[in-house]
Amino acid sequence: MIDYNDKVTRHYQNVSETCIHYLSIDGVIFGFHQNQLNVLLLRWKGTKEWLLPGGFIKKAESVDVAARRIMQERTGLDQLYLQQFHVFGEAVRYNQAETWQKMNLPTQNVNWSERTISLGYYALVEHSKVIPAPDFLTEECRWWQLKQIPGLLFDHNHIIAVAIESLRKQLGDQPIGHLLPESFTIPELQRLHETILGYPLDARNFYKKMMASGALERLPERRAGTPHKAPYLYRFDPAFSGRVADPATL
Amino acid sequence: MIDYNDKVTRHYQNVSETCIHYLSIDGVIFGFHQNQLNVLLLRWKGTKEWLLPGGFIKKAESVDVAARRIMQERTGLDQLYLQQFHVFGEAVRYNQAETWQKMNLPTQNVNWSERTISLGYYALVEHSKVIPAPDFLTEECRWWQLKQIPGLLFDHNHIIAVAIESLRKQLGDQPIGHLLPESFTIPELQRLHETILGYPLDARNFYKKMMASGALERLPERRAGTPHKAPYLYRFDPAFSGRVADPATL
DNA sequence: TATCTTTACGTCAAAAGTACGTAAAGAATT
DNA sequence: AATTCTTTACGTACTTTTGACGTAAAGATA
Repeated sequence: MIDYNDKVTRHYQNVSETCIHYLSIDGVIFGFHQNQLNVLLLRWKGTKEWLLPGGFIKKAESVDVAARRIMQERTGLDQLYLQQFHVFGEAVRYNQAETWQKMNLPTQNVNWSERTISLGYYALVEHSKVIPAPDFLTEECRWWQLKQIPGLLFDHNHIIAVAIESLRKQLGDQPIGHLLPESFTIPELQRLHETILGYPLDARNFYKKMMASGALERLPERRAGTPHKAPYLYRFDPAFSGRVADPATL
Repeated sequence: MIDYNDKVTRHYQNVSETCIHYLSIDGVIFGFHQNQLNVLLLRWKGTKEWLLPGGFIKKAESVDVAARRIMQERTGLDQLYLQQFHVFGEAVRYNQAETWQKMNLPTQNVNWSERTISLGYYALVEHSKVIPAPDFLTEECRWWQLKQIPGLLFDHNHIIAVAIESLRKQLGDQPIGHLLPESFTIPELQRLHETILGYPLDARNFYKKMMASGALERLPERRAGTPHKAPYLYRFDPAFSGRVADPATL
């Protein structure tokens, strides 16, 4: 444990030299699996405490690039849809003493700033393509169903809550295919929308609206192996960069 | 000039000790006057160069509090509507050498970080209530009509452009009375919306929609001294915290 | 007094949203 | 093999919202 603390201390010393102080990035990586929104979480080494993937911005690094780097490392994806959604800049965001204790960190060893301003990013990724990878300070990385997420370190539960709010808001503004595979069925897309919005939608109206949006392109194949009538596969029309109609009104 | 540079250097040294490095706040303070959007700008001492009000975050200060402090100092207002709208975090945001030169700053004297991440806030204020006040490093502070804003220092023209985009987006989500006096007429509110949106609206439909929103309360008085039929005065119903209908569809 | 502009409403048709109907496809059951 | 069940894919009809435009009253000006 002393050895580990030493490693942590050295790591933070390195970060302290190469990265910007007082500022961090926290990433809410959303996946969609079995009709549930999932978030990728990490377990802090030697503890049962979970937290969001995050990291620091190198002194000469673009903030967006840093966010992408951090998210890429945890997911193994080279392409991901990223959205900056909030700056968490309160002077006191969480109980530090309590947090260091939960993390098994001796307070005096943490050579880092007293408070941190966090830039909140969320990523929308294809669940099945992610290869969760813990980082230097964590020993487990896995998906958590949104509704089963435990009490997290720092203010990360709050950050997730704000991320979801932002995601809901953006559902109306942008095509939201990033959480699904390249090709998908309309009912699958409907489940995704329902899950994000938190209430059921009428299948007939959803279908109509998606068709009317002009954003979807029907593929010749149908989804095989379904228990009932095989649904057609669709994909977002790459040529379509406009907006998908607001699904909150479906 | 040497004395002035010395003062600047000392100021930056002080900031460097008390504030967070690499991070700044830039404020786009919007006012509405004579049917034009205005932005409050500062002129850098000893130059003809203009820039946005801005500042740094104290080490133990909430980011929102810092933004409010900075905006309050320039406007003399104790209450202002603030909205964080974007983080400008590119590694290279502007030509530094060129900028220092424009600002008459000897490069070697500027004891500050190599790059700055800027948190963009905009404020919506009542134009007539603002008492523009330059800060320590500037010698003039005044409103500029949006369309007449000159080339600014740093990437501040870009920041203003992004602020307006955000303002337009938010026009649909929130009652936007903050730029008008407490009481105003419907046509005055329409001019404001038209100015922000950049296109004319139909007065009949605008009236209908504003009434339908339920956000406005008609006062018993009418605006006196108008050249034609005296319009009623309204104010935003304080009890109404909901949304004003999307004026982009008017 | 007539005219002109502006306000404060109103009307109506088109578009969008919403509730619900139903035939065809495909599997499971009788 | 026929029936039943669920799901998809598309349709119909009603309601609400939007958007184009009409107009009388108020108040200044000609």
